[in-house]
Amino acid sequence: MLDDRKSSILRAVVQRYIETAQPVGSGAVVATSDVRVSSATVRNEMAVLEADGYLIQPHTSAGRVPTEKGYRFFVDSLKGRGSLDLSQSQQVRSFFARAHGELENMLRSTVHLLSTITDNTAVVVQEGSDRSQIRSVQLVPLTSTVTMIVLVTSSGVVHKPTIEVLDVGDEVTAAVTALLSTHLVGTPVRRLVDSLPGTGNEDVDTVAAAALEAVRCSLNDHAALYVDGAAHMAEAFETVETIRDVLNILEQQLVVVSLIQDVLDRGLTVAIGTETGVEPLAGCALVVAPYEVEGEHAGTIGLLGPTRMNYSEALAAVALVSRRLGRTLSEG
Amino acid sequence: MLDDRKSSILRAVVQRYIETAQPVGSGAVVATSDVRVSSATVRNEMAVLEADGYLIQPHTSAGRVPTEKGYRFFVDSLKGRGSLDLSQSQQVRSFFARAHGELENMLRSTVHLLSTITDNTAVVVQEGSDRSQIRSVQLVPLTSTVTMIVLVTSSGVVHKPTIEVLDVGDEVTAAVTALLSTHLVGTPVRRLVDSLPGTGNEDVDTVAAAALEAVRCSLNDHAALYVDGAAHMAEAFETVETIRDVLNILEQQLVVVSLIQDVLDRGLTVAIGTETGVEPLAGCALVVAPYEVEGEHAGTIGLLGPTRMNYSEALAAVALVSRRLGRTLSEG
DNA sequence: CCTGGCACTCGATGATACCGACTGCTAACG
DNA sequence: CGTTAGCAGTCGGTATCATCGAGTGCCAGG
Repeated sequence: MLDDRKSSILRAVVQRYIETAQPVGSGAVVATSDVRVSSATVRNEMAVLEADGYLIQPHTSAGRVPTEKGYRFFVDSLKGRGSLDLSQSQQVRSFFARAHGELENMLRSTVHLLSTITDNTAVVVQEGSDRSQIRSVQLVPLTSTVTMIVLVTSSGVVHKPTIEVLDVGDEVTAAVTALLSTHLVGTPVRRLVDSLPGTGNEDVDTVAAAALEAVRCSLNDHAALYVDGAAHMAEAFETVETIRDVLNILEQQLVVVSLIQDVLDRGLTVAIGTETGVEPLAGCALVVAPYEVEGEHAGTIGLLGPTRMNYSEALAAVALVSRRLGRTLSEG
Repeated sequence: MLDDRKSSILRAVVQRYIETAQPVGSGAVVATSDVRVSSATVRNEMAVLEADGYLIQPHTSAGRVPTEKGYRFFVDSLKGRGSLDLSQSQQVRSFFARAHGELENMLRSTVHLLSTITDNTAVVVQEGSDRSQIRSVQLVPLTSTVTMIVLVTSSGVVHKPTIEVLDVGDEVTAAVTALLSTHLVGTPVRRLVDSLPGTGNEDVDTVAAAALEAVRCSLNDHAALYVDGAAHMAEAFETVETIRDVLNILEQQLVVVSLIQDVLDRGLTVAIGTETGVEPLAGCALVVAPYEVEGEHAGTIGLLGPTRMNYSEALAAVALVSRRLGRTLSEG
C-alpha cells in the first residue's frame, strides 16, 4: 500500500507527534527520520499521505497530525517490536519476584504497577476462569433471615451471594452445606449441576435450591474490574470535558468490561479511537493483552491512554505484565 | 461576633457564590438577600467582612469571594437546617426500599446513589465493626502450598487472607478448620484469642498458629473504601492540574480513609479546604457522616466537592443516606 | 524525480483601546 | 450618627489590529 519512503515518513510523523503532541512539519520529519530527502519532497509525500487519509492538517499553515488510520498503520508496523527500558522491566521483574498472596490483592497491585510504569490508566478484567473448579462452599447465616453463601474456586475467587431464608435452624444450614459440598466441590464452575437430588427434608431442599440458584447467578456475572491511574487521564488531555467523559466511562464497569472483551473478540490488541466502539473514547486508545492461568484464559489486562500514547511501550508493558501475571498466578 | 446584618450579607455572598461561581458584588447581595439597605451600605459592611478575613477580592474592581473562614461561618450557620428537594429524598427512599443483598454490593450502590443525587464525588469507608462477631472460619487449600482462610463476620464482611503451608494433608486442614471454628466462632473480632491450645499434632498446631496470625492481620487492616463519581471532579474545577491532584488523592485509599477518620475524630462533619489537612485538597470540602449498624459505629459516608459545593444539600444527603444505610444494614 | 526558492496562509503573540462591573470615598440627608 | 446617592477610579475581559514565524503548495531548474 505505502512505499518505503511514505511509510518511513508516516512513522516519523506519528513518532514525533507522540513525543511532542504538536503538529509535525516537513522540516521536523527530515530532522528526525532516516529519509535522506529534502523537506520539499517530504511535503509532497505528506500531501499524498493526507489525501490517503493518514494525516490531517489542523489548519493550512500547520504541520500534520496523524488520523486514526495513521495511528493504525503505525501500530501495525511496530507489532511485536515493542520494548521497555531497563528500569521498567526491572520494576516488573522485582514486583513479581516479591508478589504473593491472595488473588484480589494481587490484581490490585498488578494494575497499580502497570499504571505506574507506563504513566497511563491501567485496567485488569478478571473473568471467571471456565475450567476452574469449586473448592469449597458453605452457608453462613448472617441474620435470622439472610444467609450468605461463601464459595471459593480454585483460582482463588471468592463468591459471596446472599439469599433470604425464612428462619430455619442450624441443622438445616449444616445439612445444606453438606449437600452442596458433596455435589459441587470438585466440579468445574461451567458444569454446575442443574438441580440437586431431594433429601426428603423439605426445608433443606428449598434452601438448597435457592442457594444453588444464587451460586449460579454469582458465577455467571462474575467479571471483576480493577482500575488504577485514572489521574493520568488528567495529564493526557487538555480539556476538562474530555477528562470528564473518559472518567465517566471508567466508572461504568460494565461498559469497560464489555469493551475489553469486545476488543479481544475482534482479535485486536490495540483499539484506536472509534475502533473502541465507545463514542466518548474517541480520543483514546486501548492496548490489551489476555493472561492465562494454567493454560486457560483467565482475564485481560489493558492500558488506556490518549490516541497519541506511547504504543511501543504500552504493548511491551502489557505483554510482559500479562505473561508474568499468568505465570505467577499459575504457580499459586 | 458578627451582627445580624453582616451575617446576612456574608451568608448571601456565600450562597450566591456557590450558585454562580462568580465573585459577588454589593448589587447582587441587595438583589438576593433580605437586607433592606442600599448597595453602598453593603459595600461598607463587605469591606469590614474582608478586613475580618471572611471575604477576599480577587482584584480591586471585582466582587467578593468567600475565604475558608467565610465558608466555615456559612456552614456553621446552617447546621441542621439542610434540606433535600423532593425528588432527591424520593430517590433515596426508593433506593433503600429496594435495597437488599450482600454488604459489598450494598455499599457500592449506596456510594453510587449518593454521588448521583448530589453530583459530587461520594465515598464510603467501611470499618471493621468493633463488636461484630466471627460467624464462620474455614481453610480452603488453593494449591499444594497456598491455603486461603475464609472468615465471615456478622456484619457480612468476608476476609480472605492466604497463608503458605508446606503441603499437609486434608485431615490437617480439616482439623485446623475445626480447631479455629471452636475457638473463634462467636467471639467479637476485637477480642480475638492470642493463641490456641496445643492439640498434640505438630502440623495442626503450626498451621493453626499461622492461620490465626493471618486472620489477626486481615481483621486489623480491614477498612474498605468505595468511591464513585470521581468524574464530577472534572466539572467542579477548571484547571486540569487541580483535577489531577484530587484524582491522585482519591486513588490513595489509605490517605482517604485516614483523612475521613481524622475529620471524624476532630468532631467535624465538614472539613473545608486546608481543614482537611491534605494539601492537594485545598480547593475541596469534605462532608461526612458516620453510620451505625445496631447502635455501633460501622463506617462513614462522605461527599467530596469543591469548597463552593452546595453544603446544605450535601449535609442533608449525607445525613439521610447514613441514617437509611444504617437502618437497612441493621435489618440485615 | 528531486530540490531550492518563493509567495502565501494562518495561528499565536502582543500592544492598544474600550467597556463595564464594582469599588471606595465623600457629601448630603433623615 | 448611620445611611445613601453620586461619582471618580480601578482593573479584568474583550475586541481590534499589526506583527511574527512556522509551515505549506507550487514552480522552475537541476
